[in-house]
Amino acid sequence: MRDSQLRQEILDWYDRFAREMPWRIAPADRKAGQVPDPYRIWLSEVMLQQTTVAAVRDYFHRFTTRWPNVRSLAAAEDGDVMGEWAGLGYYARARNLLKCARAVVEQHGGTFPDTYDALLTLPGIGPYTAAAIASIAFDLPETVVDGNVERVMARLHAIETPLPAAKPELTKLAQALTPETRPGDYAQAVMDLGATICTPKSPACGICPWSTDCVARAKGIQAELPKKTPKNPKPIRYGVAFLAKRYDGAWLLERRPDKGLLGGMLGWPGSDWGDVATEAPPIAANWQTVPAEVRHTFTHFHLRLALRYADVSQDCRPISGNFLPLDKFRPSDLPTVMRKAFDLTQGFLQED
DNA sequence: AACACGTGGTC
DNA sequence: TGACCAAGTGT
Repeated sequence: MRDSQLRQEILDWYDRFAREMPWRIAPADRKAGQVPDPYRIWLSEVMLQQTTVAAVRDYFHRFTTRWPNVRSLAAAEDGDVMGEWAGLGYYARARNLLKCARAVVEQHGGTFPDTYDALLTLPGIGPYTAAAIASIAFDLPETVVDGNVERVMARLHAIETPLPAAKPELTKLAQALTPETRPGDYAQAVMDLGATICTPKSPACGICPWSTDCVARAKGIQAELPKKTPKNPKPIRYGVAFLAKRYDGAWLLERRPDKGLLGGMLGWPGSDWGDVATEAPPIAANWQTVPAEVRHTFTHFHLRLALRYADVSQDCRPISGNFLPLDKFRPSDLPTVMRKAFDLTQGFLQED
């Protein structure tokens, strides 16, 4: 049976080479009866959505130190969780993380549900994450299909249909290979293979446990798969941000609305971002132009953000935002684009 | 169904 | 150096 041979090959490879991760107990180190903590699996899987392992590590450690279980996270302040997530991106994940933690506490007694379908109903848990938690935390034979699995399946079977159209076919192929035994290790093994050997560019076929099974490699087209439909070019948008510092060191910041870009995060008041930047100061002051602009690229546009700075000596009410006292302001609570604005402004102030 | 949604690393 | 890419989800 070819499928069982494939499973054997990749699980052997995983048993020998699985890397230690903060959220993972590798098979070699797993003691009898030891089971994964669904909270840690869930948290790591949400952080890993569209995000590299290297970027996640420190965030995972900070989150689990500060909130060691789902009950403590559910009880956290929104702003604290958003601040701890700052810099990791895709901030809807953090908002849904809190919603999910609170749903687990309020609707499931503080215990994660242990079926794919029940997991899928929770905020921020889609088909991938539901399958990952079900297989890794609960040892259920569900099929994870992420970017790695898509790439590995496309090459193994030489599927030349471009993504995303090929997704249903690749999902079927992945399902056909999912084993009844050790489904969690198998899921992680395929993803690890994609992340470390069957990489997007110049895959390391020479050390791949599936090299002799791989149809794309036999055809010599492995590096060209999976094919993808080309993406649209990113437009350039322009904006102005206003950084005001009060006499006592407090900075004028605003909490962005929950929907849309950087939703729920702290940010500097400013104009909308569009084809042209409009001056829209949040408080009457003697605004200075910071002689540097933030350049930042989001998923679907480039941003050029002009910066204005003002000392605010009088205690007048801002039109938008609130002064955040110095002892409550951590620059690390800012999303990266806002952090860049802060750093450039600080540099400008220190030159004077 | 296509688009919105972040960021940092890589070549 | 700019485009591509990463363990996707919500709308």
